Amino acid sequence: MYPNSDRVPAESIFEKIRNRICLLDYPPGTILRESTLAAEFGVSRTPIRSVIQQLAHAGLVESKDGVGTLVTELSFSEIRDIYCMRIKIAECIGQMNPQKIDEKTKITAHELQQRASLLTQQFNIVDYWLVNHDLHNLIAGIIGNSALKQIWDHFYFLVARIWYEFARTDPENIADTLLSETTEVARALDEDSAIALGLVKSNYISYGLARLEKRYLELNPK
Amino acid sequence: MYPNSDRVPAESIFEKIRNRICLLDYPPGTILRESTLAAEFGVSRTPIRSVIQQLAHAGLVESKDGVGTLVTELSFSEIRDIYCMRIKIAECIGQMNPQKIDEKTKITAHELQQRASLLTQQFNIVDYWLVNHDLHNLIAGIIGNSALKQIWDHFYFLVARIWYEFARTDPENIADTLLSETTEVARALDEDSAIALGLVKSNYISYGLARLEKRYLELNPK
DNA sequence: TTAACAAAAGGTGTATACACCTTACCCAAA
DNA sequence: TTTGGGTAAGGTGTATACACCTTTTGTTAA
Repeated sequence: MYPNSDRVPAESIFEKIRNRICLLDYPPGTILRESTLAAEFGVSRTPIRSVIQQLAHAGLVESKDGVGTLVTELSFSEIRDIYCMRIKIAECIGQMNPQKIDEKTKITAHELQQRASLLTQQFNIVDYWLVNHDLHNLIAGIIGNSALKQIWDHFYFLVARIWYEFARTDPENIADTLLSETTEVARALDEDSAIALGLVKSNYISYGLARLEKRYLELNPK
Repeated sequence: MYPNSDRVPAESIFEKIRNRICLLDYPPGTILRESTLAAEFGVSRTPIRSVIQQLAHAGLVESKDGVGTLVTELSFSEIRDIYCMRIKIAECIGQMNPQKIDEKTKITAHELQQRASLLTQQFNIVDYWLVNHDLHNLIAGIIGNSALKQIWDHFYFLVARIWYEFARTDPENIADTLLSETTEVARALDEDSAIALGLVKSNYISYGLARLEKRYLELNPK
């Protein structure tokens, strides 16, 4: 905030903690302590509280007076709700005044495809996260509707950590799916079709939901 | 937050200030001062800053260091983006696992219809707001998908103030439209059709967008 | 007369002390 | 032994003093 000082910007702290939650360094149920975080980042509790409020608004944590700040645990019901919305929202990407698809975007998409290909040969959870994240940003860059972009980001970060949990149990399957997805995304972009891009995304989100439902039923047999 | 004390709850302050923004007591461009608000509500700047952060997340204000907190001014482009999304989102209401429509809801809908009818005879801007607000809450209560409900609320409060501006220039037209809308909402509910409800809302949001576009072109002739 | 710079006023951002709440532990009584 | 209450420890919520930034205004030099 003050570029002439040595302070760690609040925004940077926000992203770091958000990444930790998404990467399950702070798994659901973890209690975050303002004083601890303040000490770690070399600031007072005040900016940390500000960051925690942002995280709370993003639905990633929940503060309880006298207790602490808990990393939220999404119920399957909530996850399904979010996924249903994401499926719908993804369809909107191509319909809502998308940005022009430039050459640089296409090149990036093919790079992502290659990176995904490497992951199928040797899986690495951090790289998996990075590819997923870059893919998200790539698509977010195509979105022309500012309101759509906002909720696209919002829901992405809200459920991003679920993949992580999944990646640990079934890495090969996850890597293969990511390769397919990046391949189809690259194809849609090569065809200059934002409509196709949205449908591809919608499609793969629904695959994700199906997989989550399957696993949920396995873990919670009636 | 502390029920045993006399403090004004932060949530209450948030809603009060949000209402002032929606009701144009704080028109776009207004500069809010933390100290002033703190004095008014009898609290320190700290909880006020918390409320302002919430408002900033809601897209209603924007803080600038060394200057103040400005009430945001939505560009027509942003408004159009939000309306396009709301049209799509409204369609989802009936599709996404809606709540069962109970008798109480139907009764409330008919009460809203009557209140809207009174407004066509004698327009009153505050009552207009209240009917609109209650209508919004009524519909939000039908929504079964938690994620959908969140963004439904979010976008509603983000653009609610636009109606206010409109109501001042063309009250009769606005009141007639509200009566039509409440009538059709009541009908959809009587038929126990959440699908119809969503389509009615979607329809009236698109009317709203058309009206906004018309006025924008009048004010900004090319 | 005008332009540029400096200083002061008043804002938000941050650090810190304190108030209140929750939890856990300990001790006493049944 | 068990159960109840009281107390202490440690958390978040709040109040307040201070640091830094922006804006405005006044003064000085060209």
